[in-house]
Formats: sequence, structure tokens, C-alpha cells
Amino acid sequence: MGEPKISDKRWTVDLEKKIQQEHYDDGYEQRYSFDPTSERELFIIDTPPPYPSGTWHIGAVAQYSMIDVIARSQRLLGKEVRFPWGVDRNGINIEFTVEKKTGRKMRSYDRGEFLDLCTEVIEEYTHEMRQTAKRVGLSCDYENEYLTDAPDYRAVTQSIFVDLFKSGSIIEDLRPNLYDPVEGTTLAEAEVQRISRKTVLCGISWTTVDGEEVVITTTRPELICACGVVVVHPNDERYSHLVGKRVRLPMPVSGREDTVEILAHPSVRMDFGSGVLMICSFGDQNDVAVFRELALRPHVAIDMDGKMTSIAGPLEGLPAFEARKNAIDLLRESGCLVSTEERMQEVPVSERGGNPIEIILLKEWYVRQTHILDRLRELSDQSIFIPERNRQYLHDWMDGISIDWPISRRRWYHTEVPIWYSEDGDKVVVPPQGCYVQPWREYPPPGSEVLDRETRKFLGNYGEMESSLGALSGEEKVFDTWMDSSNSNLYVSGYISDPNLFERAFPTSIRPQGKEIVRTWLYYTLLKSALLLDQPGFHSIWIDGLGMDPWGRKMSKSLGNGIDADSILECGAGGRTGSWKIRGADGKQVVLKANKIGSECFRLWKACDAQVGDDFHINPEEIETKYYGILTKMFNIARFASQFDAPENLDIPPDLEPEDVWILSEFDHTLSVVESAWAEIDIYTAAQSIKAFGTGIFPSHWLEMSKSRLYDGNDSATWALHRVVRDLMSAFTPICPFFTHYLSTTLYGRSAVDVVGFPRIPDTCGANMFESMKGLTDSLISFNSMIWKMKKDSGISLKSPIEGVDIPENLLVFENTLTNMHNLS
RNA sequence: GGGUCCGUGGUCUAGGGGUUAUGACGUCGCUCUUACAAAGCGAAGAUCGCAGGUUCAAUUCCUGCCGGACCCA
Repeated sequence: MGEPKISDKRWTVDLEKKIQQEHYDDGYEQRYSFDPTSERELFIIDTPPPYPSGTWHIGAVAQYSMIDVIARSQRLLGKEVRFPWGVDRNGINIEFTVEKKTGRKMRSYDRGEFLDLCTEVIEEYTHEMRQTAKRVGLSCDYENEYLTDAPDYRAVTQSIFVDLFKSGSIIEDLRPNLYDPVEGTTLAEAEVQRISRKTVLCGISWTTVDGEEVVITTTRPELICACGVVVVHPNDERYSHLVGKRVRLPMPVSGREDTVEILAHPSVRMDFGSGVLMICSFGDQNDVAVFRELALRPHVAIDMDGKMTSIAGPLEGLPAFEARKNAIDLLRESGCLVSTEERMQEVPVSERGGNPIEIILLKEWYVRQTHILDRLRELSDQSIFIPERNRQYLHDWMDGISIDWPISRRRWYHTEVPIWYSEDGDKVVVPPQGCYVQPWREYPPPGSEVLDRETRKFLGNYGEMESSLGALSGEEKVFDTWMDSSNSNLYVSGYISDPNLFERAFPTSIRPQGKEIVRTWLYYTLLKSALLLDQPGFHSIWIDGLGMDPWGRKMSKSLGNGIDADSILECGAGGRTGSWKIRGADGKQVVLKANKIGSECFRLWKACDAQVGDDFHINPEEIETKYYGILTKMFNIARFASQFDAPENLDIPPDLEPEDVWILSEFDHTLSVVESAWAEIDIYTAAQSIKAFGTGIFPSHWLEMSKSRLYDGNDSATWALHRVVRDLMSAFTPICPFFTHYLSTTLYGRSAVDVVGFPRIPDTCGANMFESMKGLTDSLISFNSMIWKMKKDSGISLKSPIEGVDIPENLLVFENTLTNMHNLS
């Protein structure tokens, strides 16, 4: 015994930052790198590649910190863990950022020049994001960082495209597409959001060729020129006599017939407006469905700039929104407008740009998916979902899929569709595997192949056929960014780059992610794995909820309730405190304050505070008050232990006394619970068990009982103390790596983060005594509490002697200890 | 409008057909007991959203309603 080896009085955020600094400087790579040839069980994590946008949301950071807990706990269980660090950098977001920064629209730039600007800006953000990742303790393999916009990653995306094209899973077709006319690009169903907007519902008088008047209700009078058919419900007796007749369009049109047929169709709601509906190409998704069903010839009313085409007659050239106002005026003048009514309507807008969406006919590339949904369901049922109930999100999404996935976009900062077209348009050229190409500014590289555009039949090598293809035109379109990110599991498991690894590592061990991107990232990844390999994609899928504000609302800029990650992680560093102004539930500003949080406390909070899968409320005040004290407690236990020299050999115990056998058996039981919780990716149970033992039974009862023996240099007590503290730190290391690293290194000269193989207490120390000794635990707790209460009630201090207390029979094995501890006489 | 999930002391949270419902924070009282007052010990505090139903028994299962979140039309 002597001076404590740990001189600091308590854990501080400054100490945390100092330890972190050393940790990242010193041997970081050896510690956390991945050896693909390892004999150990492989555990590959498909880390969500975050999108760098400047600030990182605290909710997302909380999720990543739990992914790190998974990574560290699997290392602790002895697995060879690959915890990759990837950054998703493709996409419309960065294009918008650059446009905003420079005040110029993308299309006013030279394409190459614009790409360079994007790279520059995204590079800055990428750096900031990596700093935050390190600050929260993510033990990723940063050395082998992957970027989805880097040539090697894009090459994988393009190679997979070529494979799927050759196998017929990717096709090119002219179909009605969701389209954002402001940004000039196609969208997938997953990219569409709905907002509520005020709109005018018009009642318009149409006249049949026999001269009968019919009123049709619509919110889109400008689309009359695109009307292909007028429909009524088959059971609607008011109109059954009209079915089969033709009706005249109430607006002038050009280049098409000016009457359409009236038909019966069950999709009409009889109680909506007049009960007569005009079907246009393409007003909404229902129109698209009816057009397909009735095989109608579409009239293109809106062009790619969002303006009315020539068929719109007097409306030609107007943007859709103005055309609508104009159409209403024209109808009013001609006396066809019989009613107008303002009402709220849900309209589809683009997720990124917030622009109203049109549906227009476009030639695009598609990944076929509707044919494989049943198989996909079977495959996804082979994966374990954590928690199981979140499997439902995937099922719901798959049940709603009705059209193929359009993957081409008319944007720039994305992976290019790797294809060239022959001059006659009948043949295409695709690059060889593993090669990144930019067809809009490059010719096909050596090794490219020529295929028939329709049948995809191999026609010959590009080198040999070059002269027969005429002037090649490179595809200008790019991929939806989900085409890139949905390859992440393949990429990190060694697809193409390391076949030996891929053989062992696929299906990828785990996909951790938030529930909000089940319909995109998870679904598309599973689709890819199914199309390419007919395999499930993942062994386990861990789906967490979303970080919400303290009142349970989604954090968003517009609500003013967001919390920046750094403000939490840096709270308490260098004497700075944290203060957050957040708009509360009642609309008033609420100020939240905290003195110290940091990464360790933050991680502990997330691990302990809620089960995986549910949305979680983030309140900095709560994080501090509920969890900082636990760190202080655990720190002081280690500090206390550090004043007694640790025995040389912590593997072989001396002769152990009964109370030490008892605590070791209790501890081993806790360890067994924690070990199986880590194995099942059950962070909550592991965290709660460690916390309960480490702040409860161990310090409050065993430590108090053993103090006098420890001060007397008792070998048994000293051995038990250090064995428990050392292994407790190891078991705890996935949650608080820097905290346990510091304490274990200081006490035992070996970092808990380097422990590979979960610690358990040997049977020789009583680990197998748990069943026979567990009855003592409850008796001890109630006996100790009873004495403490007796002393309190009689107003004497805890060390004062007390008389007339009988030790219960089953606790007589601890007679000396208890007599000493409570000063019984 | 439809689907999914959630609703447990003042706050957050665990659990789950059966004697006194888990833990934490906050509150109150006592204590500076040779690790810890940024702590310890003790106490009070819940008709488990509401209304029905199933059952010998429900907070737990079912139905409806109310409130919240997410997704979809």
C-alpha cells in the first residue's frame, strides 16, 4: 500500500482529450487495423458512410458511437474486426453547396470546372467529419479510408453496373419518370417527399360531342392538353350513360385530336368533386397506372425544363405553375369555369430541392426489381434483425414497390453511367472490370467491349471494332447516389478487390444503420446482393431509432431544435461549459446547460439510456446529471485500488477467503451476462450489467467489507480487488475506451482496449460457486442496509460501535468481516 | 386516409399473464465513515394513456378511442 498511482482526483474532459491525443498518435494502426488473412473469426462491419455536409448531427454521432461499441465488443470477444471508415461524397447535396457558395447554378459552369469545385469543398467537410469521428472515439481504420467518389470505388460501382447490364437486371427504357424540373433530374420513389400546399380545385365544364355538359374537377387544368381519357366509376349511375361517348377538350390544343373517350374505371372516387376524372399523361402516379393499364398513347405536355410543350396551344412555353393560372383565366373567359375552391393538398416535392415534381417521359436506366421481390423477401428473412421488430420497416417498403428503380440522373457530381453509344445507336461500348471511366469526356479505355444495345450480346472487342462504330457518343448521365452506397457491403467485404477475403467475409457480418434509410440504403443493398449473388447481403442488420430533441421531435433547422455534435463532445474541455438554446414544446426558447460531458459520458449515456431501435431524446442536461457521476464512481474505485500494489500474478489466486470467493462468483456471473450480451449485440444489457455491478454491489458491499483487510495487506482481498477491477475495465472498454484505457494502463501496464478474448474468472477462484453463493448476496445487502439504517435512526455515525446485532446464520461465514465493518460488539 | 411503432412515479427508462413493477435523475432527510460531497446512506413518490373484452388472474393478450413518432397514399 502507498500513494495512489492515479493522482487525478476525478475523470475530466481535459484528461479525456489528452488520452485521446496520445491514443491516436501512438500505435493506432496496429491496434485497429484489419488483417484479412487472420485465422480468427472475421467480423466485417458495413459502416454507414456519412455524407459530409458541414455539421454532423448529434443523433447521427450517437448512432456511430454505438457502432463503435459493437466493433470494440467484437474485438473483445476475440474476433478479427474490420471497422471501415468510408465517406459518401457523391450527390446533389455538394452540388447545391457549391452553387450556394458561389452564387452560380451548376449548368452555367464548364462540367469539369464544376467537379473540381465540388471536390475542393467536400474535401474540407470530409476532414472535419473525420475529426468528429475520432473525437467520439470511433475505432475505425482511418488509414484505409474509402471515398465513394474516388476512382477505385466508382470503378466498383461501374463494374457492377456492367455486370447487371449484361445479365439483364439493368435495362434502358422510355418510361414516365418522377422529375424535378428545377434541378433537371430524374428521381426515385425514395427521393420524393410530400408537403401540404394550398391549391385551387377547379370545376370545369366539358361538352360531349352530343352536346351534353359534364363537369370535371381537377387541380391541374393546364394538363387538359395531355388528357388521354376521361373516367367515371363503374357503379356511378349518374354517368353510366356517358361511358363510350367522346367528349371535347375545353381548351385549345395543337397537334393532337381534340376529343377523348369516356370510360369506366374503379380508381375514381365517386365522392370526390363531380365524380368525373380526367386522366392526363402524367398528372400523378395514378394517371401513370391508368395509362399503362389502358395502353394509352401519352401526350407530352411538360418538357425537361418544366415548361409546357407545343400541344398546350396558347400555354406553350409557360412553366407549369404559370400555365395553371393562365389556364384558369382562359377557362373563365370561355365560360367553362363553373367553380373554384381553395383547399389544402399534399403535393410531391423533391427531397433535396423541395421542388414540385412532374412526371415526364424520359429515356433512363433502370434496375429491375419488381420481378425479384419474392426472392428478396426470402433472402432478407435469412438475416437477423436487431431489434427483430424493425424488420417490419423493410417489409412495409417492399410491399409498396410497384415500379423499377430508375438509376440515371441528369447531374454531375456523381458516378458516371459507364457507357458509349455507336453512331447508329444500335451498339454500346462498356469498360472492362475495375476501370473508372468518364464517358462524357473520355473515349473507351483498352479492353472495352462492344455489345448489342438491345440484346446485350457480345459483338467484339472495342479495339477491333472501333472503326465500325462511327462517331461514339459518351453517356452524359450519372447514377443515383444510392447506386454507389448500395455497394458498400460488397466493397468492404472484398468484392472484386480481394476474392479470398470475399469468400470468407460474405454475407457481411453486420449492417448497422438508422431506421430512416431502410427504404433506401438497406433495401437497395439487399437488392444488389440478391441480383448479383442471390445471397442475403448480411448476417445481422442492426437498426437504431432516430435522435430526437428533448421533447421527442425530430431535430431540424426549421424547428430550431438541433444540437451540434461538437457542442456536446467539447462541453467541459478547457473550462468551457455548454449552453443550448432550443425552442421548446410550447414554442418558447428553453436554455439547457451542462458543465461537462465529453465523449465517454456521451457514449455511456447512449449505451445505458435506451434499448436499440427506439427513437431517443437527446438532452445534454440529462446526459451529464445521469451519467457523469457513474464515471466519477468507477474512476474512484480504480483510484482506490491503485493505492494497493497489484499482485504480480493475477491469473493464479492465493488461498481465497469466503467473501472474496463470493464477490468473484458474483462478478463472473455479471461477466457471463455481459459476454452473451456482447455476442448478441445487446448493448443495453451489457451496459446495465456492468454499471449495476461496478457502481453497486462491488463498491457498496464488497469494498466496504474488505477495507480493513486491504489496509492490513491481506493477499486474498488484494488479489480479488485487482482481478475484479482489471477485468471490469476490460468488459467496460467497448463503451468507454479512453477511460478504461487510461485506468488499466496506469494500474496494470496493459491497456484494456488491447484485450482480445473476453475475461472470465477461473473456476479455481469460485466462478463455479455462483449457484451456491448467490443466496448470500441478497442476505448481505439487506443485512448491511439494516445496520446502516439502524445507525442512522439512532443518530450515530457509521463507524460507531453498535450492540445487540445478530448476524444471520447464512452470513456467519463472513462473521469477522461484518463485525469489523460495522463495528459490531 | 392507410400502415408500423410507441405511451410505465415530476423527468427519462427496464420489464412482462400471477405474491410488495426495474433502474437512473430530480425531491426530501442524514452523513465529510482512511476512493469518491461533481460523493455516500436512507426515505417519500406510479390506480403501468383512456374505455371495453378474453381469463380464476392483465400493467402485460385482444378491440376501440386519445396522444406522439416514423413511413406511405
